[in-house]
Amino acid sequence: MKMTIPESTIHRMPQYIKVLEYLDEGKVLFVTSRDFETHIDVNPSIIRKDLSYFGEFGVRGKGYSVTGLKQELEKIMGLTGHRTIIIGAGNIGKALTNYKGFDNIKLKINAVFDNDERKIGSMINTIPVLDIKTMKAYVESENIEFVIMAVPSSIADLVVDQLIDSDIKGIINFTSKFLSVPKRIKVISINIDTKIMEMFYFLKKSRMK
Amino acid sequence: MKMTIPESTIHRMPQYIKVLEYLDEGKVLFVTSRDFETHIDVNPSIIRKDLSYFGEFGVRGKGYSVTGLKQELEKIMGLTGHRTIIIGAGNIGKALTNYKGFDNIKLKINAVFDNDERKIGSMINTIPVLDIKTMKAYVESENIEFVIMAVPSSIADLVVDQLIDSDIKGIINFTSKFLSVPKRIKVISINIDTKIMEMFYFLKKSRMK
DNA sequence: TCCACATTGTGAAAGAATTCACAATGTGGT
DNA sequence: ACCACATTGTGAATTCTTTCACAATGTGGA
Ligand SMILES: NC(=O)c1ccc[n+]([C@@H]2O[C@H](COP(=O)([O-])OP(=O)(O)OC[C@H]3O[C@@H](n4cnc5c(N)ncnc54)[C@H](O)[C@@H]3O)[C@@H](O)[C@H]2O)c1
Ligand SMILES: NC(=O)c1ccc[n+]([C@@H]2O[C@H](COP(=O)([O-])OP(=O)(O)OC[C@H]3O[C@@H](n4cnc5c(N)ncnc54)[C@H](O)[C@@H]3O)[C@@H](O)[C@H]2O)c1
Repeated sequence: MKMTIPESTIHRMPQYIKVLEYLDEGKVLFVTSRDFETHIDVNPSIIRKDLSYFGEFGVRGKGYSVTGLKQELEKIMGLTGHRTIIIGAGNIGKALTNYKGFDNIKLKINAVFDNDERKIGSMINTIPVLDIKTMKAYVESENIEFVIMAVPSSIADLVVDQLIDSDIKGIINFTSKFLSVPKRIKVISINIDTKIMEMFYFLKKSRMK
Repeated sequence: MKMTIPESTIHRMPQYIKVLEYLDEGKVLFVTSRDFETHIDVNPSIIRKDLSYFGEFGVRGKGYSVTGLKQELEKIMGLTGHRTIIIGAGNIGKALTNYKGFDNIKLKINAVFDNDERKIGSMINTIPVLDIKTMKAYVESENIEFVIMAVPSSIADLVVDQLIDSDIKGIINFTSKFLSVPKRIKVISINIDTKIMEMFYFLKKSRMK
């Protein structure tokens, strides 16, 4: 049990949590690795292998306790209540700020930052839009560990420079730029455009046959 | 050159296109596989291997023509002008509908569908919000190949049933549900929540050391 | 025209992830 | 208390992906 944990395992863990949440809502008490196949596109032995990196959570002959495993996985993934800020009060920034579902992953959006005079000082729901100039100080005083970046892609590097200067640990990146950052900062990119291009490729292939 | 193309290659192809667009804007004429390392997190030989699945596009000793390669890759990925509809005129649906950048990937959003009486009949920018009841007919008459689904996760299966009934080929899925569809339909999921949970894990790890 | 050089394209090697297959073990019915 | 059964946890086998390393080849300067 002293192996390094594969990247792909980390990608799947949150999906397992989602499935367990869903089953829990449906009052399901036990789940087997085979049952997961209905809810997620992975083979049962991959689930068992993934879990084995972290411990033994199952009961042989029976499966896994839904609430028990959910709690374990939440602990493993560090789902302990996080706060963040959003940079860019545009289309995506507003959509995220208005989103109610972040409660489920215990995420609180503290503030949104922008450089547009017309937006600064306003509120999105109950969340204030603040001046980007005050971001560094805010991040430090409020101990923000990671940010969500939703500014135009052309501005990405500019914002990243400011973030490198602060002691942020992570960036969720909605821009289509590759961010060059020191390795103490973890970048996770959500790239809608490239996902849609993948779809184009599959459409083309399906037309061909 | 008759091998099957790895999934991971398909994930990277759109990223190469993005880099080439960026270089092209900067009037760069030639690019080597090594140059890509500045803009994307992959090793040069992977780029060469990826491209080799589709043909030979480089000039030995020189590199790749930026505009030439861009055009080739756009052709390979089927970037030929697509139309789509968005299902759900909520936070994400509106953000996508308002997004100008889809021009770059030659994507046109034809219409948005919703079941909320207050939204049906209105416009988002120049794009009409139509009644979900008319979706199937619309998809067929307008020959829509894929849809973008941005309804509440609890409604996902309901909408999927209607889509299976139509002759849609693909779904870009923003809900957190795993969609069970016949294999003629390609599902590509963009799961913001699970990406953020991955970030939590890395934050936890970085706190530990 | 020739040659030193740079970089591609690609088999072969190395490394990583998935799947198999089964011993280990708890379950639940009798 | 026992046993037939189900399912876990995990080494070993397999498959998939990345990286290496170099022959092939076009470039550009002398
Ligand atoms: N909206 C989408 O559906 C969508 C789809 C794919 C990709 N994206 C990407 O997401 C990012 C955001 O897209 P969007 O549509 O929300 O953009 P947007 O233009 O609607 O919003 C950008 C916001 O950033 C603010 N901003 C600009 N410069 C700033 C600065 N220096 N400091 C702080 N704030 C600044 C602007 O005032 C604006 O409020 C872009 O990189 C885009 O490519 C968006
Ligand atoms: N907004 C975000 O930042 C965000 C983040 C992560 C995940 N998501 C996911 O994206 C999806 C959409 O989120 P959102 O925030 O845009 O939701 P939302 O509630 O703002 O919008 C959903 C829209 O769907 C419409 N709708 C409801 N039932 C419908 C039906 N039967 N047919 C047609 N339309 C129907 C609603 O009227 C509403 O306009 C959800 O699954 C959510 O979990 C959103």
